[in-house]
Amino acid sequence: MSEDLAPLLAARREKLEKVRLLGVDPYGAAYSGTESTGEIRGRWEEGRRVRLAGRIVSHRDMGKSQFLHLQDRAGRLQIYVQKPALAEKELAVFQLLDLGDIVGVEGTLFMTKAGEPSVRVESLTLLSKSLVPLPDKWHGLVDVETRHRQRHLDLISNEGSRKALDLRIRLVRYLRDFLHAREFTEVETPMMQTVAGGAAAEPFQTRHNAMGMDLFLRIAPELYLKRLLVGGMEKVFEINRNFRNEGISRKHNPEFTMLEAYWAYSDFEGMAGLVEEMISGAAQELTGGLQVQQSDGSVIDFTRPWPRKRYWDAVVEVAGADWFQLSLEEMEKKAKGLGLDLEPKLAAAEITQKVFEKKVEGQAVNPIFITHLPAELVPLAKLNREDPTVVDVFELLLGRQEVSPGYSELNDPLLQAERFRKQVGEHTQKVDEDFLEALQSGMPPAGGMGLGVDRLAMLLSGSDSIREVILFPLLRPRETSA
RNA sequence: GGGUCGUUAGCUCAAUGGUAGAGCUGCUCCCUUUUAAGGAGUAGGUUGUAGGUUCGAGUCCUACACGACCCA
Repeated sequence: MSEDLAPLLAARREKLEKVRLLGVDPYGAAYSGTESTGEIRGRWEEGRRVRLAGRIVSHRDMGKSQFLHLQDRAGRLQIYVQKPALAEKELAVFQLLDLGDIVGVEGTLFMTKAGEPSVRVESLTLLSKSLVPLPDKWHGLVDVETRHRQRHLDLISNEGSRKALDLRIRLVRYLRDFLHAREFTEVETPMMQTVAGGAAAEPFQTRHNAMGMDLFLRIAPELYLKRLLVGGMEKVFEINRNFRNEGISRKHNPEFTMLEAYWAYSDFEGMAGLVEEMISGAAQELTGGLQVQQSDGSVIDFTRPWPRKRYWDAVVEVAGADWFQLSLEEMEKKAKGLGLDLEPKLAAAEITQKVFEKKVEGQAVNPIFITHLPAELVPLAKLNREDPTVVDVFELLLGRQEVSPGYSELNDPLLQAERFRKQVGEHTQKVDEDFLEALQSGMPPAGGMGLGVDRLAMLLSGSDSIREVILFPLLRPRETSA
């Protein structure tokens, strides 16, 4: 069997067998009473006795003196092994160690001549034998495809990857803490829905065999969260996965994490304040400052207050004061002049939206709330009282992307039913009749917000792709050579 | 969906159409405070897959797979 393996792999299999022949289990048992490398550095005391466990990530062989770095969740720490100091069997095991193996050691703290905090090892236990070599010790794992397919190797060898993913994990926790501190209740609503509502997007379909029923993975939790408002819950939120059966890109993964929060008796302006406080707080908390460097060299400044600007004002600023007086043909000509590539037969509102996406959203590095979007774009929001052609909503632009929408939620059940049927655009929402029925029982006026958690994690970590902040992004399976 | 680019040793990378190489890793040695340790030696390849052009293909052509970037 081992003759089929590359020599590098065969060598490790041989060592594995030799460890077993010594009567040692190469996949050890619990190793308790350890401190992390971080805790050891934090409580440094020359001569103190410590136990730690971690992966061997470097090795400098000086003959009788051996220096290795162990890596654990907190970082790396050097261990120093004097071969003569080890018991006979431990020494035999030590000789069979490889980079990548996981060991536990016990010993005392000391400082080397070069000033590196180290552990003088007195006993060593093999906890797991690694059968494959580590990636390049200097360059790490570079190949993007391999980094995503074999995320474990990426995590072991690339500190930058660990940092971006760790920031994402801390962001999710920060968002939960922020909302809990303001007495929002976290709930879980269905991921499998009979009607995929709450957004305009293509859903994934699945099937329940026993019930003989087609189901959709949710594209948004919105319609369920609103039913909770009807039911009397006044401040609710959910952080969970949404699924959209659309293209994959730098900014899109088919499953992505969404925060949605609803606040009874508030409105879109109340939500904007909440979002502003939440996101600027996240930047401060997670990056230690309000200016965050992006991979394209730009810097996002999260300093408050964030400007608010009406959608039509933003469009007029980039498209000219007479934009909304133009004929359809003139709009098309002007849009092309602005560098847009238009499909034929777009409605005026759609051309305007294209201009907005390219010239406003595409330029917005620092946070800005665009408010009062055209009503036909947002069927789930309240119409503005003075101007019923627009709705009381904001869209937070940040890092040239839409990151967070917020609404004064539409709570008129009859108007909601009508608006569902008049929506423009390529995707039309399916009508969730159960939701409309629930609205008839009376939903309090409320503000709602959504936040693309992955996108915010991208921006806060300065990552150039959503895949850098998702532990296991979707990839096609590799061809198996069978 | 369209376009461009990429895929070479376990990892990181070389190689005018003319003998597939290097560093790290591995293996055998030397060295009791090293830091990408150092020194001596050595092994490691169906160049993504399948075809084609050619005296000769990692290199040129076609298709496919996977990925990256840009556009829709």
